[in-house]
Amino acid sequence: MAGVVDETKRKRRSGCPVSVSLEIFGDRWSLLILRDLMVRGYRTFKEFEQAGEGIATNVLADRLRRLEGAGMLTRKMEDSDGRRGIYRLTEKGIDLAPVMLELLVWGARHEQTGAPCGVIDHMATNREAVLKEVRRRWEEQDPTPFLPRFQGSGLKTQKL
Amino acid sequence: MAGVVDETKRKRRSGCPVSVSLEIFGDRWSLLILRDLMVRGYRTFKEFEQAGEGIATNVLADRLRRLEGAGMLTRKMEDSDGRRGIYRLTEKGIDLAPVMLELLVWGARHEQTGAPCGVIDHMATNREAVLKEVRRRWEEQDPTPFLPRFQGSGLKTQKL
DNA sequence: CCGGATCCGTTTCGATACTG
DNA sequence: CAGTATCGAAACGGATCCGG
Repeated sequence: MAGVVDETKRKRRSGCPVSVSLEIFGDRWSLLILRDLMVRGYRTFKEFEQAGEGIATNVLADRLRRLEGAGMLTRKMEDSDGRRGIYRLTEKGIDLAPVMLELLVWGARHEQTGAPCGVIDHMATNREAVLKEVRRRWEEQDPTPFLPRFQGSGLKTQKL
Repeated sequence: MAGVVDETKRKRRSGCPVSVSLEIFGDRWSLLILRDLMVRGYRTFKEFEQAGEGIATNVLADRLRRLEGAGMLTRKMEDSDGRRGIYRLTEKGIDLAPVMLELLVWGARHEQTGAPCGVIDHMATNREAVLKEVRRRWEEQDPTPFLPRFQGSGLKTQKL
């Protein structure tokens, strides 16, 4: 039974916030999964698999398990279809929203990305309001938690 | 000549801010190095080696090179001692301060760490002031950039 | 089909010894 | 001191297989 990571051998870091945080998402994929949950509203294995840019299924399964173990997300099976799993952020997970927001702003500024400037500017300027709205949507289990609703938006979250 | 990572084979991600950011610090060590520069004021190879909790020297050298290549920091040799390298954050690097601050706050809240609550609370409450001060110190090349100066402080940065 | 688990070749890491 | 060379051990990525 070799998922991918042998949990018993993971290195313990000392108790600094940054160090400990990196135990949870200090790898190539975990933060992307959290973004998918938080910004894009993804919920199923399939969505993560196709959206994260090419993650292997075994690695994805491993990361989901680890993130669940770290209390960042929960997994449960859909009532109507027992085989389809639904992943949701925990409160600990959604509390990462300020970090995610700052990261989006930083990335959009310093690495010319495809992110729509209007959206990013709005997030940078109306920080508190955006975060409050994110939190409200999460509490209501609204599937599109992060983005302000723009009129003619569409699939803008794909760019974030 | 095997440093550690063959740069020519690194996977390109799509142009989303989060994805692109993770190309730079989506691993176990890069963000710790940036924290050491930003929060602790470390500058030399030796300091990073001893402070990051057990990074191998070859990996450290590789990460420093990569971060330099990504424009996050600069390396130059000390005038007095030609062999001693001095690393400093670039503007792009110091612009990551808001992300770092939110990460510190999140980590201190959700993972019982050794971080002093007073300091973290202060950062969370006086966000703008702290970030402004950080930026000011960076511009002046003050070696202790992040922490508010507390009266009897000392080595509190070790806990961040 | 969906959500994984298994197998296996390749890449990266980590520890340590070594060098200018 | 600031790295580089070497090498065994993990982790990754891709493909395939499987239970529900």
